[in-house]
Amino acid sequence: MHHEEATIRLLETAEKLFYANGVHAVGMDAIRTHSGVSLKRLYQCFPSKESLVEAYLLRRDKRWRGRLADFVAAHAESPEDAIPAVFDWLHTWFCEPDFRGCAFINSFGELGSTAPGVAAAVRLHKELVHAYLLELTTAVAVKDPEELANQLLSLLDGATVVAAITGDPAAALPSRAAAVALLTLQLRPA
Amino acid sequence: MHHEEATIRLLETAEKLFYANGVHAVGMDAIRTHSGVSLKRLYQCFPSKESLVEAYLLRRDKRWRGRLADFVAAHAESPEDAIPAVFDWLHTWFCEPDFRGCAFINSFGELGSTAPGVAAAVRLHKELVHAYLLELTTAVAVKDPEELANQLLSLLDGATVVAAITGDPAAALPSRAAAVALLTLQLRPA
DNA sequence: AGGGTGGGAGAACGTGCGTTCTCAGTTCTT
DNA sequence: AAGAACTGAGAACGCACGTTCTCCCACCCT
Repeated sequence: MHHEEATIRLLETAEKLFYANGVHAVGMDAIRTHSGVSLKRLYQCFPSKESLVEAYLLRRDKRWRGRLADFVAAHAESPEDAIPAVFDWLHTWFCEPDFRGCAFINSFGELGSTAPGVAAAVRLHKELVHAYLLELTTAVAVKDPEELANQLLSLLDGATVVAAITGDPAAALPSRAAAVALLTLQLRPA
Repeated sequence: MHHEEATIRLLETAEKLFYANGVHAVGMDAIRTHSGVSLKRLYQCFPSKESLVEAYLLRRDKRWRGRLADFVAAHAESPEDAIPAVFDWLHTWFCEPDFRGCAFINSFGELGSTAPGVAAAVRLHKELVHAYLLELTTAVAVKDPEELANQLLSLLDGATVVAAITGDPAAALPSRAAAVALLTLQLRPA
């Protein structure tokens, strides 16, 4: 098995186990067992657990934002449609059987105060999501794209948290309605 | 030292340390050292760490909701004022130097998948906050108090998460504006 | 072909932590 | 006043986990 293939299998295993169970509930032995990569190779690819966690978060960030952007691009016919489409995608995400909330919020709560690299990865992810939302709000003629993007980010994170805790994917719906209301309010001020 | 005094000191110490550092970063020895309560008595009061964590969460829930409700009652002159007051209180909370996000969201990310009692305490807290917000939205003549309460809950949790991750208390402001906009929209539909 | 290099499996090590035990000292009871 | 029960301080135990080491096997180069 090559170094690169081992790295990929480790990252896939890490994402599955860390996301499903939390970081500190998953030992390096579990990563080894589920990935089929030996411990020696594991530590060649990632010199510590923390570095594996950081790599897992960076990879998940790319994939998560990619899935969101792809869905929105495929389902939104106009810039105005893009914003509700974000929350439609949230809803489909919440409905996935292994949904367990936002990996970044969970990791931040678990490790944010002890692992600076993890905290930085979480901040980076939220900044990139914010930048994406700002793209969407800038594409429509609203008065204050920055404020609307901030509001959408809060709605997005809030819906994710509520859905994770209650276990109810319908938590996306009120946030979607709120997003649409805030958007139309900025488009056609009362 | 009496049993009750020990319990109180343990809970105060647990709240301070668990909230600041996360649960699994704080050992029972740290609780003992900072509280001045012996390990023997500690285990008389709380038979396990998990029970201490649950008691900490239940106590924090009562205090947190109490502080919120007191602030709102003191600062809102009309039912319409209550909803923005919720977010004003959020802002003052975010500005506290030891603010580190929502204890319940953090604990859920850390322990939700392994400690059912913790997950239940978190769910209970969110239900009670939701019930409080529903009280507020029912007190004003809106079309759909339930949906507005759900939206406020998402905005509240979202703002808390964003403030914790970015470290910027100003995350409360866009959510406050969004809450006001959604409220007025339901009061005077366009 | 054969010695050396690298890899896999898993044992071993050190540490940290939850929990319990030991052992004096102290207080309460009669 | 004397014995019993309780208490605090901290050692001890068991376990889990991150990390490293050992051993043996397979492959590679000349």
